[in-house]
Amino acid sequence: MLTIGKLGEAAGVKVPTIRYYEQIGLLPEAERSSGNQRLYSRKALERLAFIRHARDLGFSLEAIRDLLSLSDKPDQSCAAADAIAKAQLAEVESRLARLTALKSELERMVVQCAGGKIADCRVIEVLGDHSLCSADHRHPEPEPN
Amino acid sequence: MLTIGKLGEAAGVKVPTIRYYEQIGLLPEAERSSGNQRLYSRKALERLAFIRHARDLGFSLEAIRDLLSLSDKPDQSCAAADAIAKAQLAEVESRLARLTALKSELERMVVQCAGGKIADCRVIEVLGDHSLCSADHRHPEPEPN
DNA sequence: CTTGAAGCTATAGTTGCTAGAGACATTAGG
DNA sequence: CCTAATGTCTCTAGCAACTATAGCTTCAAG
Ligand SMILES: [Zn+2]
Ligand SMILES: [Zn+2]
Ligand SMILES: [Zn+2]
Ligand SMILES: [Zn+2]
Repeated sequence: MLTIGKLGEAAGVKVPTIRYYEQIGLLPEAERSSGNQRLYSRKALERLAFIRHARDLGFSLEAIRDLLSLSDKPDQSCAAADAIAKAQLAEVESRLARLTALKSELERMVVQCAGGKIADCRVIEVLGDHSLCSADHRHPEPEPN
Repeated sequence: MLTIGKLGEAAGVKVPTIRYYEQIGLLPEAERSSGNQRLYSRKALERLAFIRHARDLGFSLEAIRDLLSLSDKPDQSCAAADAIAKAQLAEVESRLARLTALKSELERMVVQCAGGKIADCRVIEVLGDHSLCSADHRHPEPEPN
C-alpha cells in the first residue's frame, strides 16, 4: 500500500491533484490507515496512471471519466472508446489548424515591424485592424494543452 | 454614441464580456446615459476591436493590457510591443509542437484499434501504458485557442 | 400607454487544478 | 522516549476568461 505522496510520485501527479480527483469522483474514495491517511493499492496506481496519461494526451476529465468506466467493462464493444479518441483527435486537429493560422499571422507581424516608434509599429497596427491579416483566424473553441 | 449591445455587435464581443473587461480595468469606465446605461464612443469601439483581435491571436488579457498601454504612447520605442508579440509567437510554436505530437499519438491509437471488445481495445491499452507511445508527449504548459 | 427587448447589478458556475491555513500523523535521529 | 521535520488531513479561496442566472430598471416601437 502506498501513501498519497508515494502514489503521486509513482504516477507523476501532485498530491492535491489526487485528492481533487477523488473529490470529483474520478478516483474512488481511498482506504484509510488507522490515522486517517489515504492508502492506495497497485490498482489505484494503474488507474491514476491511466488518468495522467489521458490528460497528457489532452482528454478532458469528462472524457476520461467515460473511458475509465468503459475500461471497467472488458466485454463491451470498444466503439464508444474509439469514438471518444476520434473526437479528441478531431479536436486536436482543429486546434492545430487554428494555431497554424495564428502562427503565420504572428510571424508576419513580427517580421514586418521595422522596430521604430509605437506610432509606426506593425504589431500595434495589425492588432488594431484585422483587415491587415492574411488569414481567417477566427475564435471558435478554446481548451488547453 | 453606441449602446453596449451595438458596441458588442460592432466588435464581435458579447455584452457580458464587455462589462467584464470594464470590471477588470481593461476598458475604462463607460460614460452613462441619464438612465444609467453605458454609452460608447468610436474610440471605445476601436479599443474593443483591438482587444478582440488580440484575443483572437491568442494574447492573454495581461499581454493585451500591456499592449494597450503601449499603444497609448506613440513616441516610445516599440521594442516592448515587439517582445510581447515574439513571446506570443514562441508560445504558439511550442503549443504547435506539442499538439503535433499529440496528434500523431492519437492517430496511432485510433488506427491500431481493430474495433473489437474493450479488453482488446488499443485505445484503452495505450492510455494505460505510455511505453506504448512513440513520442515524448509531456504535459508542460496549458492555455487555450 | 403598454409591452417586449435591452440594460443594470450582483452572484455563482465553468475547467483543472494550485495555494494557503491550521491541525493531526508518521518517521528519523539523538 | 522525546523532539523536530516532514507528510497528511480538511476546508477554503484563487487562477484565466469568461458565461449564466436572477431580479430589477429603462428604453423604443406600436
Ligand atoms: Zn514594432
Ligand atoms: Zn486578424
Ligand atoms: Zn478500440
Ligand atoms: Zn504516451
